[in-house]
Amino acid sequence: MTPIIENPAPLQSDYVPETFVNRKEEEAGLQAAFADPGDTSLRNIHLYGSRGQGKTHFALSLLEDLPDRVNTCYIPCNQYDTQYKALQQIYQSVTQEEINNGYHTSDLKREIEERTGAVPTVVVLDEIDFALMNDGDSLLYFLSRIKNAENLSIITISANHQEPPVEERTRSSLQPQRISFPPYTGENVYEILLKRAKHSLANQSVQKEALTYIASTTDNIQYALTWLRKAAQQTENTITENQVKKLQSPAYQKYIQQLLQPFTPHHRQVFQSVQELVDERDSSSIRTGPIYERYNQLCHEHREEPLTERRISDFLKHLELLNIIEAKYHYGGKNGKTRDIQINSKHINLTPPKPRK
DNA sequence: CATCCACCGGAAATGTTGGGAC
DNA sequence: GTCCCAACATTTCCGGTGGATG
Repeated sequence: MTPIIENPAPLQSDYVPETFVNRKEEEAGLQAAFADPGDTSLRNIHLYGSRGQGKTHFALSLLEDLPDRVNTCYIPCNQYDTQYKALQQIYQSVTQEEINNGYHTSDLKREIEERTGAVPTVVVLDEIDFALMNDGDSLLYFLSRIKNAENLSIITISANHQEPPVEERTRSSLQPQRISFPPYTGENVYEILLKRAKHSLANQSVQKEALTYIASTTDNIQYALTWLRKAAQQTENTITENQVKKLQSPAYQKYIQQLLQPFTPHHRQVFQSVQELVDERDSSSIRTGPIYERYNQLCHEHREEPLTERRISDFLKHLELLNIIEAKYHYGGKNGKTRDIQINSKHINLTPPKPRK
């Protein structure tokens, strides 16, 4: 830890602040939906917004504020990405018992159904797209049609879909209220960073311009905080704009590392392959074939067995859901059926920042 | 107008792990 | 233990796609 960091916590991305910047409307919407928590009816909610706009923190602080008699369960579906794994988590939450594999899905469902009948429960399904990709909407269908549905609230969170992409029968019983998180403005990002810096760093240790630069580059708070944290870790006295500029790319790499952390080494190698190819050819888009070839090469260099093309195709989809690559699908055409893949540059705005007043 | 590109993505198969019942 | 079953990650298999090309 460098001398300017007095309290590292507020710069961590899992730090949940007590108040939010520019999220009054969303807060009101959420509170209205839970006006009467645990009483007559709990609503289902879908939170939508691009990455780093506070969706997860918002849901977590909501769970925090619920009365103790309400049982809560937070499930990051990028890690618990099948119906079964998610059911296990919910089971553990409602029974307070550890559980291993081997039980039938129907046993888990029955038990969950019984318990939620007695205790009001709120389940948050973060990164819901990952669960939908594997098992479709079977989990949401079950949860939305559970006995005593008024005792169970389902909060889904997605950075990719305004509405949960589910079949009609599920949509009609889920009926989620949608809350959108519009992107933070440059001013918002600045304010958030300043607040965190005040709670974390020594007085006078950050130049205003340094924060301004970050704030004018990205609206993704996760990335912005990773960036500021990196700067703070490398600074003895004062974080300057210049220093921040130099750290832009390493900070983005670090941000991606964090995103990919819950995934397999293969995911990281696939992403590395995409990055290398984009760097080498500076052609903006790459097709699936060359990516798999490069991935294969990387595996051989590491003396590891590569997975098959079919599997890597799914992993590319994962990277897409994480919004770190963008894919344009061609279902036929002069290049056949394939995808054009690009590195997502949305969070890296290379135009020089506008000076602040 | 037939053919082809080059991989998409569904479905079934495989091998592994961890149940409960006997 | 042994047997059978469920779920998982991954592999294997393959029909399908539609603009470009001749």
